[in-house]
Amino acid sequence: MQLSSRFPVAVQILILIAWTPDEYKLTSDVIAQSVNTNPVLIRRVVGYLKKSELVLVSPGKRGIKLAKKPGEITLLDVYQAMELTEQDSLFGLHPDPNLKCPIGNQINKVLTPRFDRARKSMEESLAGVTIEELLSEFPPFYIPEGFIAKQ
Amino acid sequence: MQLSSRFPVAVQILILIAWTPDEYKLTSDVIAQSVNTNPVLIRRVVGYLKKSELVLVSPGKRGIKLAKKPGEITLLDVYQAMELTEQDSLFGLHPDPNLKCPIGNQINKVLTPRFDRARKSMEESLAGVTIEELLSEFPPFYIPEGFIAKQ
DNA sequence: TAATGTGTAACTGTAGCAGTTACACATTAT
DNA sequence: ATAATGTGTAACTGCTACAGTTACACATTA
Repeated sequence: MQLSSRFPVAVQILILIAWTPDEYKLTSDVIAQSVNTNPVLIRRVVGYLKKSELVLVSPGKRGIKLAKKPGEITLLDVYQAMELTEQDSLFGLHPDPNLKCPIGNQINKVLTPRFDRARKSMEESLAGVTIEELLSEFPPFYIPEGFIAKQ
Repeated sequence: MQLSSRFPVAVQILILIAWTPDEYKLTSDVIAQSVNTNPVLIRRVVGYLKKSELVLVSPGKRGIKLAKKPGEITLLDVYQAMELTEQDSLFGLHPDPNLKCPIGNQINKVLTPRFDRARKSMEESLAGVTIEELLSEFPPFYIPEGFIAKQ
């Protein structure tokens, strides 16, 4: 099983915003072209990012901006902004083991701290990477095929 | 989104086998009662464990045994035995970004090593926990309600 | 007031999983 | 031998999450 592709899409969106000079205004249509998907899907992901206060965007107004500096946004921020459904779990637990069995009775209590540690290890790794760092691996801004609309 | 519950079920199965003395023979029916699910589901999970050479089981023969000592089986072994579908990925990548976009063009190449590092952090954490360690948190073996069939 | 863009609801199609039934096959007890 | 028991699988149902899409309300701007 694999985590949703919303996470990488969200990262790409943030990089795209950080990469594009302020005088250009990114719309969900333009971003959708870069991600190669639907503008509505972009708006959904941007909606999550907005809820986590990572981007600035408002209805009717063209242009999506970062709410923080690229160096202040980590992959963990983005990850957590996306994972609204899984409440801090990553690994599932078996919902209802047989409590009459000595093993089933305690299994979740025993597994939870181990699973939490594993999840935290992953999160710490993600927290060590910023959008700024990722951005540095891309070329400077230029307009490729005109799919960045100037305002 | 949440990873499959096969992982915690597999761990519970292994603990159950390690916990039960050798003179008792565990069947998928008995295990299913502990996990509170269906024997077929147990056999499916056991099938994955068998493929990864963590358990010994053969058609017609009653009894499921560990293929290694409890101290030699880590949560990572179990995790990897379950995650057959996600080939080493954990996080998905966007399948086809727009290659004409300077960002979409390199996004997967830039993200992959970061995602891999995060996954490895998690895996190293899982690798530090053995079935033996988990077993030590449970009481010694006893027959609770007769759902362990003596042979 | 028309054009443009955001924000959402609703729907379709797809994929993976839990759970179940059914049955082939191997082993063991009688 | 043969019946009983258990493993190994295929096939099916129902559920859930997601990507993708259409449609439309609403805000902003020219």
